[in-house]
Amino acid sequence: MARSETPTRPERPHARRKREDPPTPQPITTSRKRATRQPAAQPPRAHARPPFYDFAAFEQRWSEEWEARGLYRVDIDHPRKPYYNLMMFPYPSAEGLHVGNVYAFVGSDIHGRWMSMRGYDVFEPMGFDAFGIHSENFAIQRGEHPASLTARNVARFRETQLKRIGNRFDWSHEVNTTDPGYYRWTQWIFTQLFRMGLAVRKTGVVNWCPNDRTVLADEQVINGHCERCGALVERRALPHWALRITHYADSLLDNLDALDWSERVKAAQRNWIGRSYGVEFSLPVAGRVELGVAVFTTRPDTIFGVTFVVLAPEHPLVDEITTPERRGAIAAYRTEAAARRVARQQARDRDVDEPATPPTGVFTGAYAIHPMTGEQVPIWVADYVLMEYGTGAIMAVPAHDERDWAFARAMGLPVRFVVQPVGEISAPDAPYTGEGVLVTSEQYTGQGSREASEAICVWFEESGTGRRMARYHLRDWLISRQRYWGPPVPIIYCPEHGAVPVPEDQLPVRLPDLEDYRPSGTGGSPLARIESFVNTTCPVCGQPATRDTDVMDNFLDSAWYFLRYPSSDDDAHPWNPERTRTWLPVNMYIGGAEHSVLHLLYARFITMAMHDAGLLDFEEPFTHFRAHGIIALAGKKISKSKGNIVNPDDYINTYGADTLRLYLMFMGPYEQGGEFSDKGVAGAVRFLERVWRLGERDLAAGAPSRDAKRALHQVIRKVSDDTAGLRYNTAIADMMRYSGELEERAMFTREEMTTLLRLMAPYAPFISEEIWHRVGEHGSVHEQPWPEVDEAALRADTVAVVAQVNGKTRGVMTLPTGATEAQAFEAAQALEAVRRALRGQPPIRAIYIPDRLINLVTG
RNA sequence: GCCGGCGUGGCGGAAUGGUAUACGCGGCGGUCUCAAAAACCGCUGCCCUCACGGGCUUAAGGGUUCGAGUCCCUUCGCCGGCACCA
Repeated sequence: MARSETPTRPERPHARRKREDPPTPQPITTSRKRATRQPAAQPPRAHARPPFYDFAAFEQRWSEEWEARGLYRVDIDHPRKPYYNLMMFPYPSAEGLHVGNVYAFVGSDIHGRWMSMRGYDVFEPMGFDAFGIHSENFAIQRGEHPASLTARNVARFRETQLKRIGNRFDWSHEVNTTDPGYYRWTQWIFTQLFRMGLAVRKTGVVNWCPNDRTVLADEQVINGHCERCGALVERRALPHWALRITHYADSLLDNLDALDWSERVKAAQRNWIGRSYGVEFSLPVAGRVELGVAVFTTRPDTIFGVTFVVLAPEHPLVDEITTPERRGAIAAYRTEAAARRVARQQARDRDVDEPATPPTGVFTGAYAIHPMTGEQVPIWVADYVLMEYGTGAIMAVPAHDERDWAFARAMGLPVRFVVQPVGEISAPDAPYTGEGVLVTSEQYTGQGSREASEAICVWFEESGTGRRMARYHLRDWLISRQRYWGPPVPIIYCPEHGAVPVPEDQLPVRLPDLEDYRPSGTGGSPLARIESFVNTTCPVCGQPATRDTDVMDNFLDSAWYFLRYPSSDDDAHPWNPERTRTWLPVNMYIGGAEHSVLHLLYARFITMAMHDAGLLDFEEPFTHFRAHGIIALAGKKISKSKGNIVNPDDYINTYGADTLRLYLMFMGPYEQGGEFSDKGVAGAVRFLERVWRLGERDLAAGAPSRDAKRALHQVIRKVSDDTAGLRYNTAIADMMRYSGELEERAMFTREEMTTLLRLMAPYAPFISEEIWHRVGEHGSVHEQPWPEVDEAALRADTVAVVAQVNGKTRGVMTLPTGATEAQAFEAAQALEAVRRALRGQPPIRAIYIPDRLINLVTG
């Protein structure tokens, strides 16, 4: 949302996990890539001629008329058939809405308009994700306060851009995350999470962005870089608040199966949550039985192949077990490993393929006792084991793991094969990482990998020395930000009562109006400098206390905004229970795939937590989600840093909003995106002009002819199906084709004209309405029912049947509908081309698909 | 390496296992014009042929089928997600 790349964030079109895009060219950027200075934007490149009709006049007129009539305002309390059509609200940047936003919003609006014509009360709200570091940094650069800057950007977005693109927004439910009436509830949600034990105070190593001078969540670090500015993230120990999203790891993963979401987004979430099942157990340290090395493995079947144990360099046990004579070597290695970690990250930044460096490590001098064999195996320290994953230590099985193999080879450690591939001899000079049959594994010898894994897990459980468990890639969501432009963390620290949430009746904790709101860079936030803010009293005992001085991650703002829209005017609840029952969960959510593991994951988490708090009666906020595609220009993603921004205003001014809508949707499949070429705009102009001219012709009264009616219902069928499936490009293609067909006729009826206008209404709302009235119709075209397909009208007397010989098409015949095989056979053989292809050979077989084709096979 | 998706004219892209290249852009030719633009009409995958006609073509190779862009296998390439994940 705020952070969105394609749809809402100009500087990084998509690919949130890819560092390729240089950071926004802000002066304070310390980024690793040259901030390619580009001309701000390319001039409007008007290759096509503007339409001949006066779009500016009627687009303005209809906007006003619709607003005056409240055409898009739903009856929020008493809808007959509620349908919540949601799109990702934008972050109001200084650059303005860009064409990627318009692409996202128009595609979603077509869906909403279509559902509305099908009789639903469609709620299509819009709002602004206006808190965040981006606004704050821009404000710093301009020397202006973020509040005034944000207010101006919001006004520009709403009045000069969003209101002109032709969407059926219900502005009476606008939300703005910087409004105290909104962030009051963001803070309230935090206090609920605190009471549930889902918001916890931690001190530990965190991701620190030196450029933005704040900590970041795991999801906001892309290959070691700040998701926002691209600076290399450092590791620092800082106290912070974390939301325990990991508590919901299983639900977040398992619920995905039942959600109707774009597959690529579900796949990304599965990868990110990254669950793996295994067993965790402890290996006692020889001679120090009070100590144990906890390890996690997904392959218990390889346990008899353990020949050594490895600890991560930062592992706390290292100091305890290292023998005195090994201490020097270990200390040196730890220093070296830390340096290598940084160097490796920098190599990745330069997109240099890391040379396959030989593994490194040092022996601790200590030994661990194998829990099943009692054998002693050496304990090493090596940096191929990561402190961040699992227990920070591993049981090494060089025979059956690539990395352990490489390490054993380099260090001269023994290798013991205990799993054999079925039906073949394993190569003795390479690890075998697949499953197979166990050998030299005591009582498990002869069992298959699966069976043995299960039995070994049971052994651990029964002996009380280990337990089955799942490990996840997902980490808790760190939400403290040492910045200014966000909702303050609603916590008060009392010497006696510790961290106390601010009581509900004292919310919001208002963000004070600061003159100097720049981040300090010391790990403290700007709010810490304001004594009147910091000093307060404990809500429990009334004694002097201090406030938390951080603000919350602005992804928390957007993690619940969809709950607020229907209740935006309710001051007593974050979401009105009655309205929430009526409108939620969201029926259709359309947005960018770059939010797969950011906004979309956070929103699911908050919804689950509020469900567990008894505050919502559903677990999943979005039953249907569709990821739209990306717009490219000359083969490159549209991105501010590439200097190829396309400004939608220019196109709306020159060609009208309908033309831009049509063109954008015609570029390619909506879920795939496409190539923006403003030469292509001419096609949209010509199409709309053609329909305009059709509207100026004399319309015949009465019903269309049978053939005309069939053609009409064919286009209804095609446009209906394609609109339903978000295949807007092919729906438009068929309307273009049909309008050309009408144009060639000497005469067509009112029914045909008005039906075409109804089909076009979701796509080109202004011109459809204008022509609707010009041909003398009443009411709004947008209040008309969507045309129904008349199946009977689709049936024809004759049909084109293809004649093939041995699978090759040799001709086309016109046959009566439902012709028999004998008729088709005879007709096919009468064709000159068929006779030639048969070369006098009689067909030995015929495949007949009625009304489709006949294939004569000579054998 | 694992996971998700994709590969079709000069370009964006169409095709429930059944006439591949719809629709649009661009290009070429024509009409109109003193001329140009716009508009309108026609042609436009590749090869052979004056023509009639024929052959080939959906990244490459194989398979299933009467028939494959579509289904299956192998390989290559592109986009996206994850990644010393134990």
